Amino acid sequence: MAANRTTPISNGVEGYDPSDFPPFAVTSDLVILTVRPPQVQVLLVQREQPPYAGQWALPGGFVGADQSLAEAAQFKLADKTGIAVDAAHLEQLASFGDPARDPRMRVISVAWLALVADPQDPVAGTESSDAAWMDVAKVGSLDLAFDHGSIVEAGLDRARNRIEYTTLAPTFCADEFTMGELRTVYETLWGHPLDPANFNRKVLASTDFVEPTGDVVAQAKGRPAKTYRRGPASRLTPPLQR
Amino acid sequence: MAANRTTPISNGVEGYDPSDFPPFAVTSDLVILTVRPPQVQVLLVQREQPPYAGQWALPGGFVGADQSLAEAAQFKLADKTGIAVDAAHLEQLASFGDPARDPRMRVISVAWLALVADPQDPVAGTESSDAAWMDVAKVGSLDLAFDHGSIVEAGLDRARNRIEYTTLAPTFCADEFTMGELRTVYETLWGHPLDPANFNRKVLASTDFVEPTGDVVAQAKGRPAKTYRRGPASRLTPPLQR
DNA sequence: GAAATAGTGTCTTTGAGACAATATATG
DNA sequence: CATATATTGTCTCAAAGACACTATTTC
Repeated sequence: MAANRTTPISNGVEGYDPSDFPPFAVTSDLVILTVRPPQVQVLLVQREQPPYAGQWALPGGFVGADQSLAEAAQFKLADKTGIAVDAAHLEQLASFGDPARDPRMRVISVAWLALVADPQDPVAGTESSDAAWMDVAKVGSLDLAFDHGSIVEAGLDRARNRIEYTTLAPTFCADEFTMGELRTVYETLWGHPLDPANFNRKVLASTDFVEPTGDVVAQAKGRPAKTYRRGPASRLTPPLQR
Repeated sequence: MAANRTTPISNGVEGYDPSDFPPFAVTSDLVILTVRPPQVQVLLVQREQPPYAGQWALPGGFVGADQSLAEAAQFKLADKTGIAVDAAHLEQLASFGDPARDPRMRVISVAWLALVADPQDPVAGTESSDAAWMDVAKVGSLDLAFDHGSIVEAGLDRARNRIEYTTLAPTFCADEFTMGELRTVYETLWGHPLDPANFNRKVLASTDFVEPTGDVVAQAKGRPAKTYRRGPASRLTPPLQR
């Protein structure tokens, strides 16, 4: 809800004055994930200003006065990756608002999760080249700014769950992909191998998950693979299992 | 993230001045659900002040300057229901921040989902008796203040999903409950009957979901039922299915 | 005893997983 | 041909769902 009370939660007086409530800054921050087998990677930026100058942080920034939360996230995603917004998946993750999380002032971070296909270019379309893709496995030892370490954890958890019962996994692939590529997305995110035979059958049994293109593409070794496009379904029925 | 940039997202200058970012108000608003077969109910309050004076809204209020988001939600939950915080389940739902959602100023609502056991008392422990439990089925026609209608929808969706693969359903029950009562929670939330026989077996097969008390309790009609307490598990393995 | 609710047994179908077998490429 | 990857086939096991059946109460 919005201000359904015009006074701080800690007292019961009904006022109607802007000075009644404490001012907050609001940022939109992104956990942008991609799958580069055998690593899952997250896009990080290096801070130039204090606090946490020189440390790595999530891309993000203050939400504009007339900007919706989603718009702010979309803007930052396009700015940092150069990827068209409709080619990526973007969903709200959670909000983080510990009073001590930013030493300067009270800041609420609305975190978003973005899933993008492996960008061939290291950091494409970014004018500021302070950004880099990092293995999520190394993020723990990187000591990110603010509480960004735990936000990355939350995003990774969410992504691992989402691909289980939604059709989001192809978001990590090119427009056309092979079963092997799709399987590798799952294996990389879940961290363990899947049986190719069973995976194949389960994906094809899930209605409208993928559609055959009719084409095949050569492999480095072995039999050429059929290619697929993502289908119209948004939920996996039945779901895949880790 | 917090302010990893000290300027609005719409320009690239690196400043460090509070006037650089627009001021927001932040509220914590609650979707408090309970199950009163055959209805799912949500706790609403009637607004006394404009905007939306006289309309129903979610309980909530501004987050205090030194209050964490969770604290603000816990405070409001205790204030409105009188239920001990550890007897209820409280989780963050999502944040809503459309620029036009509050006519007075820019307000970000951090919404929370609370699940509580059927409070025998209509609205217990509330000093302000402007609160009431409403059937969620009627919420659509109630035209809630702000965007609270869609927040209730989101909360209901989340609750329906959560009980599928977590052990939260007993949160809607008393400390000790029968299989019939637990099943009714699922049936009420999911809106369709479940086979008592299969439900029984599946619940007992889910490790540490429930523990038998050894007692039985008389029914209005029919054979007395064994009672159970919630077990230590937090996830259902395997999950129940709608 | 009739009716209602609780709880058990059993059968069928479906999906998961293991793994053998086949297909088609490269070196 | 050896090897690697893709793809299909088959078998076993476990869980889901339908439903008959038994147990124990109230009226």
